[in-house]
Amino acid sequence: MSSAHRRDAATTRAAILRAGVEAFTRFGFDGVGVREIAQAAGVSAMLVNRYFGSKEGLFAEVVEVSMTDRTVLGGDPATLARDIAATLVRRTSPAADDLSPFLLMLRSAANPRAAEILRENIERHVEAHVHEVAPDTRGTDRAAVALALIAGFWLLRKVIGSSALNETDEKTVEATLTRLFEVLLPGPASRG
Amino acid sequence: MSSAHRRDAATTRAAILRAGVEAFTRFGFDGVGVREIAQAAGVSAMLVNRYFGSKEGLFAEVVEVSMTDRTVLGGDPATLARDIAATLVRRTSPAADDLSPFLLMLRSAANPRAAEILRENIERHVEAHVHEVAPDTRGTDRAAVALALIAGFWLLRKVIGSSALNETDEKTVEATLTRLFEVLLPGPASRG
DNA sequence: TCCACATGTCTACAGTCGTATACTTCGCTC
DNA sequence: GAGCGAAGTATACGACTGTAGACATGTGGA
Repeated sequence: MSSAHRRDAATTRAAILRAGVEAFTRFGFDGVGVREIAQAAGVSAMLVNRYFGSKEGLFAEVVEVSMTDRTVLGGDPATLARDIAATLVRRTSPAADDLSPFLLMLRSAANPRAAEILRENIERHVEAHVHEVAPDTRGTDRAAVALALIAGFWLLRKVIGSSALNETDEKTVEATLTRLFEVLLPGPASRG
Repeated sequence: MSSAHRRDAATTRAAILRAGVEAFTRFGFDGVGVREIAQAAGVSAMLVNRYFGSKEGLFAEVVEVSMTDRTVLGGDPATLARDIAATLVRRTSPAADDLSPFLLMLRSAANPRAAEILRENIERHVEAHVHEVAPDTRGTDRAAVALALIAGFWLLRKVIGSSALNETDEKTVEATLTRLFEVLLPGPASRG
């Protein structure tokens, strides 16, 4: 038996990728080593380099998949602000442990090479996706500010662990966030 | 001559601390080594441990001073939202290189020990300072959300380098931010 | 002047990192 | 069933990390 795995390149590659998503999201690019990732995938460390070229190559693909299969934005424009606020508060709750692409970004952005990969993927996936929802010129920068708000909220609540956000009534914070997203999102014809 | 420095413990300690602020803000806790910091201060690496106990000890003091002598918040409540937005946009401009405590936080938060130090200092300095300005219960969580917005904006614009925020007219972004801070800050009697 | 102590440096150690090279083992095909 | 290429492992190397211990040096007081 030993590890009971038949030799299958695609399966092994997928296992490494999945372990990479989890590890990089939890500990950041500099916070985890290839040996640790490989062990979580049940393989030897060198397979990371065989299948992804390098640690940086694996990270690039991790960012790619993490930012692609997002289940975050979208929905009815009428309740969009409320929905985003509710989802954000729920997924950043202290109990929830969530492999959010925002966490991946926040915990890896300190490394310049990782930051460059993140920037390129954000522009290609997230901001492009926003451009579909809000094709007008004004919407672009407002969506970017919304992104900043979401990222900052995730940072303070889950990475730092701010007591001001964790010891307050979630409904209160959610209402505040809803008001902000109403200002930012194109739905309710907010005139500046 | 050699280094032309007289032996002065206080001066040397201050030089290491200053080099630490710069290095940790630019590269984050994990992104810089004690040898590099010591070289920037013009001393040997072991002096860091002599004066601050360890790298982590130096970081704790760096966070302390960086979050103490802030020149960010404050001012006339009537124009507070506009002032904060203007300052934020100006200091995150691509040309400006700024040793902001927000950058220190963003680039070091991935490390759990650094995150703990940051959390403790934020609660002790920033949130306490906010509590003076807005002593009412409702203001606390709104100020925390404002903090999240500022941090996220700094992240996307300066750490990631988002093109959506850097290629947009600064006045447009500044207007958007002003509207958000008007919602968040206690000044204009915003009713929810 | 000279000694004692504070100040600063040198060397070294044990560990981790990413990854290149050489090797072994399995699985499929003829 | 033998061999051949793919899949996976083992070892090692050089660079780097934080920091402990021994050593050197300058400086103020006697």
